[in-house]
Amino acid sequence: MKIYENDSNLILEDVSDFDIEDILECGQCFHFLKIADHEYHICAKGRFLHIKQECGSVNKVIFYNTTISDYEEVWKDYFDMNTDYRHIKKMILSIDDRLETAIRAKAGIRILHQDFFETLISFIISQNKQIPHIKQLVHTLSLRYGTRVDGYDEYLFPAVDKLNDVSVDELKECKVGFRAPYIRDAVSRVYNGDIKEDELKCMSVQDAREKLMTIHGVGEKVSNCVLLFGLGRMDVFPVDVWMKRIMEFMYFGKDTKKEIIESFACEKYGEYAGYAQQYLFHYGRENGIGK
DNA sequence: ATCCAGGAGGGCC
DNA sequence: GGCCCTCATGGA
Repeated sequence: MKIYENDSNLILEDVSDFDIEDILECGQCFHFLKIADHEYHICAKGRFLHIKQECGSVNKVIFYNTTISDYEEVWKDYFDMNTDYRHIKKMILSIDDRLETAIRAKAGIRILHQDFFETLISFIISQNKQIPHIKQLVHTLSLRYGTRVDGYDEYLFPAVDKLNDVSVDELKECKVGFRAPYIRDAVSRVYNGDIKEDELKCMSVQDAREKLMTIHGVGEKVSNCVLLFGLGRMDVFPVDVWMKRIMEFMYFGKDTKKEIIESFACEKYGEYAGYAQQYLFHYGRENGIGK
């Protein structure tokens, strides 16, 4: 991979296992806007990024108004560029080569290392909602309580202390519905230090999950998404309605409890469970498996 | 119109 | 522990 600055932009060339559309549209994040094919505005980690990919003979990714040090400090980790996805794919296929179709179809997926707090709130919102609605609500919260991006009509996700000033009634005005008290509890617990990102990162996965589930409105599935997308725990396997259908189709052939599916997948895929889950989720959803 | 969505809480047994 | 109902909102 080549990396260089050009006219205040940052360019990556010969990027392997990277497709900005696969990465953003696979359901792991909700705070982005599609400008054109393979061109997006992303709000993440308290920053804004205008990014474009040109999939010609050279796989070229343009980070607009970005320096190498911005990349090293923020985006390199965000896009999980320290992980060798060729190796990840090889290991998953050695466990079950039936994932080859899914991996080939979505070869450019990467698991984003997202901001913990935004991930927590976003996946509390996600319950019993479709992805476009989740994006809409994250946008509403950001528009009302977040910081405007200089020069763009985009708003960063609000910081903890900002959301801590927002009441349940005000949250309901944002149309989050019955999730308003859930969000309120999550914000309070993070704000008062009862829920600490650093502490969760030092805990075992089981302990961290139990701690997260003490938040009102955070159950098995939401906590697993927070662990995977917001805390970098790749050995978890969130099971939602889609993954349930996909896994039943692939492995069980009958109605099976989510807990059974989750423990089965974690044992089968081990440290690669989170990656396997994302390939399967994106591929299965686009192909309507089980519907 | 009726059903369902990247679920979880609460009541009941 | 398991089962069933409910929760607010919007799109198909």
